[in-house]
Amino acid sequence: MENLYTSNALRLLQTADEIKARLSGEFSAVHGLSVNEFFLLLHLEQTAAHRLSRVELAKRMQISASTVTRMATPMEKIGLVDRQAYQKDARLAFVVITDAGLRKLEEARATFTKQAGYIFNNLLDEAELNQLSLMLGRLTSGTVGRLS
Amino acid sequence: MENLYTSNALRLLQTADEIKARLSGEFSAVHGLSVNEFFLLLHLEQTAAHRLSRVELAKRMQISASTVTRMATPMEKIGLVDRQAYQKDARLAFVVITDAGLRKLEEARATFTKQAGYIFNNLLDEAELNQLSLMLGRLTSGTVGRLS
DNA sequence: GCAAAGAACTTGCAAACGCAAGTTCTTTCT
DNA sequence: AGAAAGAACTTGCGTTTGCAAGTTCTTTGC
Repeated sequence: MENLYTSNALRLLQTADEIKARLSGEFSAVHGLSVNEFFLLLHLEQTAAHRLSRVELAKRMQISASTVTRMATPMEKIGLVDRQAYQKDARLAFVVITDAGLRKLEEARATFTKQAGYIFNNLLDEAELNQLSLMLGRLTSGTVGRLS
Repeated sequence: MENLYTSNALRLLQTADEIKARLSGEFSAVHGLSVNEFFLLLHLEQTAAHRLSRVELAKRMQISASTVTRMATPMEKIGLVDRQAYQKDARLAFVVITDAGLRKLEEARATFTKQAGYIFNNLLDEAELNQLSLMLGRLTSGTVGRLS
């Protein structure tokens, strides 16, 4: 049982690394976007108001708040996100996804889906994919910004 | 089907990020080791001769060769690995895991296993863990340095 | 209601990393 | 055999990231 825990954790991390390596080349070449920038947009899009505070975004992305600050600035400059103040609490600075950001996200998501297809294709059938999704969903059940 | 690909890839990446975040705190605190250094030792240990060239290590770890160089140097200084020349091809510089490295690896592996236990415990039963291992193994079937 | 504690954000600094160029050695081609 | 091509490694440089300290604002406790 212990061995099963270990080997699953190892394989999960290794698989993720391979997927990420695959994506990062394709993403920067095709969309001029890093994988992390893609995820930032994704997290924003999946909220009702299309916005998140920087600390909330940091928590969901498992990165530091300062990294969010430093990622958001250039993305504002090219119009993918906006900075939005919050009247109820002047400390908060929301990151809002713009329409241009949403369009870019759709383009990037297509690439993501295509690459994901290459990875899973011929290796897992539909029943297995459903099972995998179920199990991974359970592993992230306590997560705030669970992506689907 | 496309959606299944996407959601599985997303969840896999997200789960891996959470595991990695969990590990990196524990690892550096308990063993003075980064997650990547742990993986470097692990890859070396899993070879017959307990050694790999820097480019081979880079490929298996999905990092650049220069990063391997820069990781290996401090690890040599503290005696976890050694540098070994190769008579048959003077360009190669093997990274060899030392006995101290193996001992450190065992300590770190115990921590890894413990943390992996926290993650999977009560979320997946043994049959599911076997199934997950099988599927992840298939996803990394083309990988050279597959970890188990 | 005011002082202390705490939260959100930014910035300085250092560590980790990749890319591209440079060096040394090997293989290939003629 | 000798030159050109290529492989393995290192190093310079820029980018990305986290931590800790600093600033501004809000909440808590007396």
